[in-house]
Amino acid sequence: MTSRKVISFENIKVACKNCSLATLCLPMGLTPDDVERLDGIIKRGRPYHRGDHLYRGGDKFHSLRVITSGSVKTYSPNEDGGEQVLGFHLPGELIGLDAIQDDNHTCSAIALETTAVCEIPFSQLESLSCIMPSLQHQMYRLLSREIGQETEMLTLLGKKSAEERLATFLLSFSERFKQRGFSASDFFLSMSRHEIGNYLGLAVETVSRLFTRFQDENLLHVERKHVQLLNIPRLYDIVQADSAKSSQSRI
Amino acid sequence: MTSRKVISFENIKVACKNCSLATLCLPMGLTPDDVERLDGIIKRGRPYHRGDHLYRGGDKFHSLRVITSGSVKTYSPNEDGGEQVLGFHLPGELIGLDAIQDDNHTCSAIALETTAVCEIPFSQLESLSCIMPSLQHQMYRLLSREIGQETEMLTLLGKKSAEERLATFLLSFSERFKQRGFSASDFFLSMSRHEIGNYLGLAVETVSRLFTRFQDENLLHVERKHVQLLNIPRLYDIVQADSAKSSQSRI
DNA sequence: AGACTTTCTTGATGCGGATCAAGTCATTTT
DNA sequence: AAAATGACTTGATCCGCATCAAGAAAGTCT
Repeated sequence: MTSRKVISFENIKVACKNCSLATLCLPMGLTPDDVERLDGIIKRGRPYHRGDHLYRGGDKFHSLRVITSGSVKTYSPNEDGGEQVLGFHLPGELIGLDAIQDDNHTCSAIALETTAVCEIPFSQLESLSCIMPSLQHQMYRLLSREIGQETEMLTLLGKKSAEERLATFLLSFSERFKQRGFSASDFFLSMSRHEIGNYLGLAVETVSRLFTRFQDENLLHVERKHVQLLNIPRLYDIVQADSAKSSQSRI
Repeated sequence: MTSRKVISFENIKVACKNCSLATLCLPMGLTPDDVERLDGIIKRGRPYHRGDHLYRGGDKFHSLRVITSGSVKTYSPNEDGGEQVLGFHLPGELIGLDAIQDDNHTCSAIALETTAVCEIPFSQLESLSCIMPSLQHQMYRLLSREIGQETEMLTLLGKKSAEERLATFLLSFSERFKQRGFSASDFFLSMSRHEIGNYLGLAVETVSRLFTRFQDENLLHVERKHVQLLNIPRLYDIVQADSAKSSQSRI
């Protein structure tokens, strides 16, 4: 808020150029000078606690946000109080892209645990991207990547079996944790079974049964939120094999 | 291809400023001068015939395309020859946004009937958007809108019944035809039942049965590709009512 | 026109996963 | 520590839609 530059531990810590997430978020591919300018418009706020909303559907849109620690669930509330979980977001991931459209958030975002974010005021980002072609390019790529990811989700929800859905889900987390320097085979899921089910288009009970089944088959060990993948190749097989089976879609 | 400017009926006909689709595609919100410049980079090719590919997954990406007449199906081919239909696109709609990501098309696009398109070389569009903030803004909005639309599809595939899916599908076409100045209640669908089913995550037989059922209930009259909606409000009820029922997703 | 192919429809059957119901375990409250 | 609450699991049952099968209608080829 204040424009005076105060040297503090926090300011140093959160500068984009020192951020370990830079390769995942916007600064990717920018020159040091560019990063400096981008850094100038980014705001760091107080952390959110479990259950706090980062924004809600209908809120005025002003900033994109990059998760820097913790995790976030985005969901689209429908009329009746129900919801569709749209995604689970880890550090380095950008959320709010869907709100550019008409300056209002169309979905909601809620912290699944203690979570810190960088806020990027969109109008400033837009101005900056006008004078920084590489930033503009990066923005286009990010928006396009988001579209590609949702496309994969469409295939998952349209064609895949419950087993495949959960395997895909687990491998997605495995890969993303690995990218971030954590174990690909031993991690904690911050969301509930219910939220997983909602995301994957399955009932809670089905998710629970699948975890049990996967454990019985020695594919993983699970105890509440703690998951250890014991046979990652086999999980990839499940994702592949069943999608080969579902040739129902040949036209 | 040739750089000589030849005055021809075609050239006149297809200028952006005279295009009836301008309010649906990129020129929306641009000044006449801006439209002129945009017009300068747009290419119009020979029309595609039914079954022709506009591009295939894996093709090098160079241009976004706006449908100007006809209709196009986009789909994501999966390993085994099956496919997930991603969308059906009408005049004024922009396709190829998913390919910006890594300079390659991730999905394929095929003409469902005789179809004309404008090609917009992306690198030129990008340069232009650097010097035309309103174009840049429009691009961000379009990309964001695409994300929002896919989000709605996720809810459809994740939570809705077969009946709701088909009603949603029909109303989507009804609205889009209306926007384009055609009848909202009497139109031809250019895709097969199989393609509709694939898109909606349903078997062909289910789609066929639902058409029959809707007809029996006097919601519509259907004869092969020709659809007449007889009770649009009731179709909206179906979309709403069932989504109120499915409160399974409350967390 | 006749043969063939493809698309669509309709009926019969079966299965995957939802729903219902109850119990277990963990966490929070008092 | 006991009670209450919420998250997860497990079992029983049910239903929506996929699948299988066959026929009808439309489009294509010769």
